[in-house]
Amino acid sequence: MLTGLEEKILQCITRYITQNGRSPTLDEIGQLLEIKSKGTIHRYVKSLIDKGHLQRSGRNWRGLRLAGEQSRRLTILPLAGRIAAGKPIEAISEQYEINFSEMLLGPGRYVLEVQGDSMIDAGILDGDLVIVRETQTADNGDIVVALIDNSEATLKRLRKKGKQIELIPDNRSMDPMVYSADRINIQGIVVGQARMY
Amino acid sequence: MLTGLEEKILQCITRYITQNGRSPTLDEIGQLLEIKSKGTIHRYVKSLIDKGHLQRSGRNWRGLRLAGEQSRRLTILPLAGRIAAGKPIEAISEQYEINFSEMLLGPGRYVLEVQGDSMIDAGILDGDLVIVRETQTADNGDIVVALIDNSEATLKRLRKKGKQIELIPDNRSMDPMVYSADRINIQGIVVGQARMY
DNA sequence: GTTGAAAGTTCTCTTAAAGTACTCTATTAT
DNA sequence: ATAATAGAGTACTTTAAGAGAACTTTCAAC
Repeated sequence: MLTGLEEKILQCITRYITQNGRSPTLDEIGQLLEIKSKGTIHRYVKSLIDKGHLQRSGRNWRGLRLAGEQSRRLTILPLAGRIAAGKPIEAISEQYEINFSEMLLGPGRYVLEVQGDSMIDAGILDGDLVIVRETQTADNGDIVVALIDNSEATLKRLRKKGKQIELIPDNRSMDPMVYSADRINIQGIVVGQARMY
Repeated sequence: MLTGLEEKILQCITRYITQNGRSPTLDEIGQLLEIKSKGTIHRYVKSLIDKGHLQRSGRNWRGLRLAGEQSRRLTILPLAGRIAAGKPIEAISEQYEINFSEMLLGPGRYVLEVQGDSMIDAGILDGDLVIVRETQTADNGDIVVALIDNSEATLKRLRKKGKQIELIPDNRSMDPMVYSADRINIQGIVVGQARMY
């Protein structure tokens, strides 16, 4: 079981290694986390080694390695660049990265598997996962999970029109549906979408 | 048999752990349940441990675990169910979970930001992120990152035809392109796709 | 090889936060 | 009446976290 700081330091080291290919020095960790004492950092690095999350290869400088499962536990992937039809991958000079934890995860969030094609023009296909943030309120244009008459749930784009609410499927072959506001309960807003192949 | 408060506290802790990946402190439980006395909380947490519903790992802060459940990581969201147009959310009886780490992350993977609409019919829109697994080989039907003449990179669906390779955009308004196999280098296969709103 | 800066190691001291162990009180059901 | 449940509060112990000094080891420039 890791303490808060241990977790932070482990993430910091993991991130540094994926970016730079070698481990940071204690001072560099300190700079990144705004901790002034090398001794403090060392204490927690050592305890991470004791707990098996890190390994030290010999006694070299920058000789830290991620141990075993740790290397698979990454929630971070390098963002290698942009790809466009017909052009080479545009290298991104600074090492950008994507943190899926921050992106998709958080309190009050859950996942729904989408069935049907009603949002296909928004790039949400049958079988996709959508990440939903629980909330009762939403703005025009948000993709929402809406409960109609407390019995039917649906995924649609929202538009408010006075006392009426329009639920718009992003699908050219389907028509918007209009309800009086009191028949609709917003259950959440779609904040992300994911698909595996 | 649990008393009312014990039940509430256990639910509160379970919820906190699934959302935040680690257990709450006694004070945090108190805030969530609007109970002012740390001592009271402690009494009921202790009785939950005695009754076997919780475990304490060592004497650490935030060291509570759900008994029987494996402690899992932050990359997990509850899969609440399936949502289809016009039907209530189909509750999934067992607590299913989505682990984005296992899904998307792994060695040899990186992320590309997609530019352009060439894969729009596959639900990959301009600005989406695709997760790519590095490989030199791919099968028919895979969505690949292909390098043409070592100069242009592109995201297309692959079809091999003898000594020729067809790169097919999933976009009705674009035409497939055919190359001789020696002009094409496969750089990776798309294994996932994600989007944030 | 020598040497000095950079990196790592081992301490001690300090503070704030978290957990533990009580006592006292109120309510409620049997 | 009595036991179980629920809550407030006080006092104490333990842990997490940070600063910093003093020391040893590593590495690279000379």
